[in-house]
Amino acid sequence: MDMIRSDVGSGVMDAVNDDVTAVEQFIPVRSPVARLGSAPAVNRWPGVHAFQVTVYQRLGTPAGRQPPYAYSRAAGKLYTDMLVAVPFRFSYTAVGDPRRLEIRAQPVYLDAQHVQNPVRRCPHHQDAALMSNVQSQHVRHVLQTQHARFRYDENGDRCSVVVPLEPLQPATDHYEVLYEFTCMNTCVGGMNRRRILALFTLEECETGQVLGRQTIEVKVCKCPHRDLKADEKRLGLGRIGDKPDRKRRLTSSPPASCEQRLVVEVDDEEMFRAVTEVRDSMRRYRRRVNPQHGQAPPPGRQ
Amino acid sequence: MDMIRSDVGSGVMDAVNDDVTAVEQFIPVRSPVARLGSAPAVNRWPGVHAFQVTVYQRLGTPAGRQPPYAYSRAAGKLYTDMLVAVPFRFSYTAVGDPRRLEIRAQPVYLDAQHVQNPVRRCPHHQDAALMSNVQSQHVRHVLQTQHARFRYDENGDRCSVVVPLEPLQPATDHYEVLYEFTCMNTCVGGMNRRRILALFTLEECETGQVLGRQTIEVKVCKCPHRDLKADEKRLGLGRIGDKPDRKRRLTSSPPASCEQRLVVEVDDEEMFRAVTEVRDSMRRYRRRVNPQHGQAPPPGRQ
DNA sequence: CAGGCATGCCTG
DNA sequence: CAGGCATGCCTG
Ligand SMILES: [Zn+2]
Ligand SMILES: [Zn+2]
Repeated sequence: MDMIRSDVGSGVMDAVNDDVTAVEQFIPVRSPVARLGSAPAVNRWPGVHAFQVTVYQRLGTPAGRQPPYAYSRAAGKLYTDMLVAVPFRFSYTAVGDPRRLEIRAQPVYLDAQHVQNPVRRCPHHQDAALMSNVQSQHVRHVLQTQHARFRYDENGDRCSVVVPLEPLQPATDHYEVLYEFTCMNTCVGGMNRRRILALFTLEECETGQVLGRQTIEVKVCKCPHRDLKADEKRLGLGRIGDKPDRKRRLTSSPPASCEQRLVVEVDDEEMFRAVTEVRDSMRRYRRRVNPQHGQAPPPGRQ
Repeated sequence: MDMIRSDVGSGVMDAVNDDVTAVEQFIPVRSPVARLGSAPAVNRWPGVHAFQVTVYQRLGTPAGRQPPYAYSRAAGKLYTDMLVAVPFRFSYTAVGDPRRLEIRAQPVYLDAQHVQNPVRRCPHHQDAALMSNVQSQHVRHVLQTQHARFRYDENGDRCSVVVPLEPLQPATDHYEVLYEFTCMNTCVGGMNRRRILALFTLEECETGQVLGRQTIEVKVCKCPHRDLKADEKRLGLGRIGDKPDRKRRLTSSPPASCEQRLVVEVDDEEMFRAVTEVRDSMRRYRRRVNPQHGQAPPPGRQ
């Protein structure tokens, strides 16, 4: 018999903090790696080109069935199943030659204590993608695009994907790009139930200078419509800017209730969009910087 | 800009059947790998040495708190959290010099349609174990031991761990070995909610001949006591040896009730395996291409 | 697709 | 540790 002797046993062998990725687990707090993974700015900022983004909500599909994603305009939050092509629509003004600009998209953790960690794909879905003989180029990317032209970036572990701006199609006021998410928010060893933002930056190709920045919270889950409704319910008739009163955990943007509200009158759709965008942006920002206003730190429910 | 052109997009890129491991997913039905993963016998058989196994249930711990595992003798089912050292107790008679025998332990899928797949550790916990600088020897093993002497085997992907028999301690009638499980039954990309058995074989060191065989069903979960109670409740006042009769899903393996079923007669074990492989493969294929086909074997609750 | 369960994990 | 929620997924 060729046994191994051991007085220690293997008890301690892999006690792991399941709050985080196996990788994150072993990055010393102030190591160079941690520095690499510094947090990108996420404040919304239309900039001189009035850069905006929203999710296009397809009305009923042919078969009358709901699309596998749902968007809450009030909360600025997308709910989608994974591997679903979701149409994002960008708007911008006065860009001159659009070809000098591009849009970078990347997932970012929403909560302050995770925002400095790059959003990594979970080991299971990486494996699955690798096995499925497809190009292994994007395997590590949680946020991918189905756009015709694209470029995947991996700055350290901070993955992003870039698409070029194009001249708008005639008679359109937006530029549509399909993105899909390749992990669930719940993926163990990946996002691990942490909330994320999709961060979009309008950048100058040559210099990389950021000319505008927008975000949309994303929840990648199996029942987008259920979860959207659940969030709305949870938020009850929450007052504007009020904190969600979850008994457990969770954030989400409180939709406005209709009585006793301060309102801003707008003139048309476009204006409505712009205004709500700003409002929602502010709401989110507040929730982020003000602990009172929402979530607590680590994982938790979303 | 260094964009890539693609008319295809990445939509199909990693559509994956989440029913199974990424690895299992891409094993051609009749590949050598699939053959390697043939199913071990699991029928209980005390043999000439009256080989038996049970789980020792420690009474209340010092602090009066429950141990992180629970054992249902009636169901022959262990409920345990992962990474918990569970005391298994073996009994046997008339072995002569015990040093000529050893006990092999391995996890095996309980359900017929998975039994031929080796139980693999999930990618997340493999990663976690690798990162935690510990010996990488056991990283792939779901079933590990804390016994002083041990030997890890990887026959293809069929992992097992062997401990030598020893002379019984004076005044004892059992041989206690601590085992621990390093993945949850729910681990995605691993057991993936499939039920497992811990299979113990009493073997002759020299020849490898099996002299006895016992099994205990194991559920590795976060709330062993809750889940044990839930099973008992589900079973009503369950008969001995009965397994949980869930209203939802769970076992599958239709016991040979040959009434009104189309059956394919086969001649032997090997043929049985080959045929079920093909059938299951077809079921999976149909579910993939035809969402209607919700039914069929795979995971299920336990 | 709605209803509902199983189960990891968060809250007291 | 008990209570209970969130969420993937199974059943009609
Ligand atoms: Zn994933
Ligand atoms: Zn695992």
